[in-house]
Amino acid sequence: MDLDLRKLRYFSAVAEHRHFGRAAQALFIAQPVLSRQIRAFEQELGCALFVRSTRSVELTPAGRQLHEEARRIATVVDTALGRVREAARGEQRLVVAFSPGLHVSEAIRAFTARHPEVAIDVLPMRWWERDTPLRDGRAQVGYLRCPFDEAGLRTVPIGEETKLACLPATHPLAGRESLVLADLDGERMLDARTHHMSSLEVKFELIASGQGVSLVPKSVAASYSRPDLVYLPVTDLPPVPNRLAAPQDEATGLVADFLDLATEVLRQA
Amino acid sequence: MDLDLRKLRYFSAVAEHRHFGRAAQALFIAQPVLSRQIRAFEQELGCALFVRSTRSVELTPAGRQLHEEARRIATVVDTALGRVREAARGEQRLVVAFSPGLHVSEAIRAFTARHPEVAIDVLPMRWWERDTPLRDGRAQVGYLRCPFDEAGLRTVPIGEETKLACLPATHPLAGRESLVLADLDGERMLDARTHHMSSLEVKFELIASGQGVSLVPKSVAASYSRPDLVYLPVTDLPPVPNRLAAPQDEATGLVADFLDLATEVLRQA
DNA sequence: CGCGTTGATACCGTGCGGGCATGGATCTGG
DNA sequence: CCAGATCCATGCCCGCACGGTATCAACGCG
Repeated sequence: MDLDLRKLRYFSAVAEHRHFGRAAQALFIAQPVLSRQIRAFEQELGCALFVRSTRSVELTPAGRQLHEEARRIATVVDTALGRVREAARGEQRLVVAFSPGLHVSEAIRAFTARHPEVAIDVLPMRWWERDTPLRDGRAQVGYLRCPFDEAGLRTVPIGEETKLACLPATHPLAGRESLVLADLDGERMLDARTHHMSSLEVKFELIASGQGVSLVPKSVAASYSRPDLVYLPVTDLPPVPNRLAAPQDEATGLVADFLDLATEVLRQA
Repeated sequence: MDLDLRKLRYFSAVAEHRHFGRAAQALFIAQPVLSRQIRAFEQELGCALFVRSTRSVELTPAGRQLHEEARRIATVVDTALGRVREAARGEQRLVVAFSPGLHVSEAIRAFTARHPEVAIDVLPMRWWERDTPLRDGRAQVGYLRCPFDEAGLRTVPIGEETKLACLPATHPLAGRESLVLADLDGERMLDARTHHMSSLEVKFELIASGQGVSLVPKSVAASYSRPDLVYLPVTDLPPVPNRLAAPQDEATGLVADFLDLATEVLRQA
């Protein structure tokens, strides 16, 4: 976090113009200033960003990487500022997170019908995330797969579901009708936060390419059917419950209202 | 992007300590400095972040929002710096993007077998994205659904697939066997980048809750089956081709190797 | 009502960002 | 092959913003 966004802007300008003079012109500063700032930036980072001659300016590998990251940082910062100003204007927003496979549409429909003035965001969680979006404020309500840390959260049970073993279709066990957990001894389980697995799609790609196996909830298995994957029931694996959760200190009536409507919708279904 | 990360750090410290003196202590600066910086920050943003009395410091709604955004910004910035240093150390990385429903596992397995020293990232694209990840450098190779702008890209055809209409199960047309495009006249099509649709899951949630309909490729429909959605063939809609693409100026042998291996894998299948 | 606590204000010094002038290297045209 | 143009780097100066110390003002508590 010890990064100077001004220097990053300067860097981006040079990276795009590939020319110190024109970049300086675009930034409305003098060219020598830019030279010095870029050099200082390189020293802070501890690596060169450009290879310069008097006739050309090219990016190093680190420079190319930073150029991409700069774009990402810019969008995150800009949307952040937008959200803050939105909040300052008093606009209300409710973010509903859900674990993969759980569906929230009915509750949202009921909620928007009652509170048309509230903007609703739906946040699809990563498969390895549990209660973190509620903890760090990214969401106010969550449809979560158990287990997760319920301390400080108000939760409501919303049914349970079994888990299936997910194997590549070429796996020796793929022909079986069902498994017991012991059958998976020695397999690489892709369950913890290994690699940089960002999404379920990536996880399934890894399984399909033979880099491991996994246990996935039934609803997820139903949604992600692929010819190169097989799902097998595991007879000695108890079903996992799902829960609707919200931080206890969310005193805003909106969250309470959402929980009420959601439980009512569930009772009807 | 006109944001001072130093001031943001200061803000986060006060927000967490809810106390200017102790926050200043944690930041190793004097308390009056902190008071002034926060006040200046509030003026830059144009809104109050704290309600202060001599006995308590509380966050305003805008302050709460900024507190969350600050966390997100911090993680983005930190991972960005890590990636840059990684690139500076000369570590190689190949990012393979793919449109929803397209599978890349075989090609990756073949590639890692030949280049075990190269780290591979798999980037699941958003459903409305086409060639942008290749343009802005987020990926070096892409399995893309047509149409996209092929200028400056080297592309290889990888088959084609039909698209299906996706409707909520409660829709009047849901009982039909098939549709023609004219049947969907007057329906709200969730195809452009409307709303803040960040993912397919969100799109399906919107369709299920009756806010519109959409046309989705067959492989996507096969992967995301839900009881509250129906998929119908559209008889007068031609199939869309898919293509493997890479920027022409990616002269690194890695990308060329990946394309060769991928096309070979496809020929075998 | 006096005292401790806590945030805000006043004032001052220093360092960093910015400007201008100029140097040194490289390419180009005659 | 040399003169000029181009372009990044360096040297030097200035102003302002950031940080520090001293102090004030408001509030709570015994």
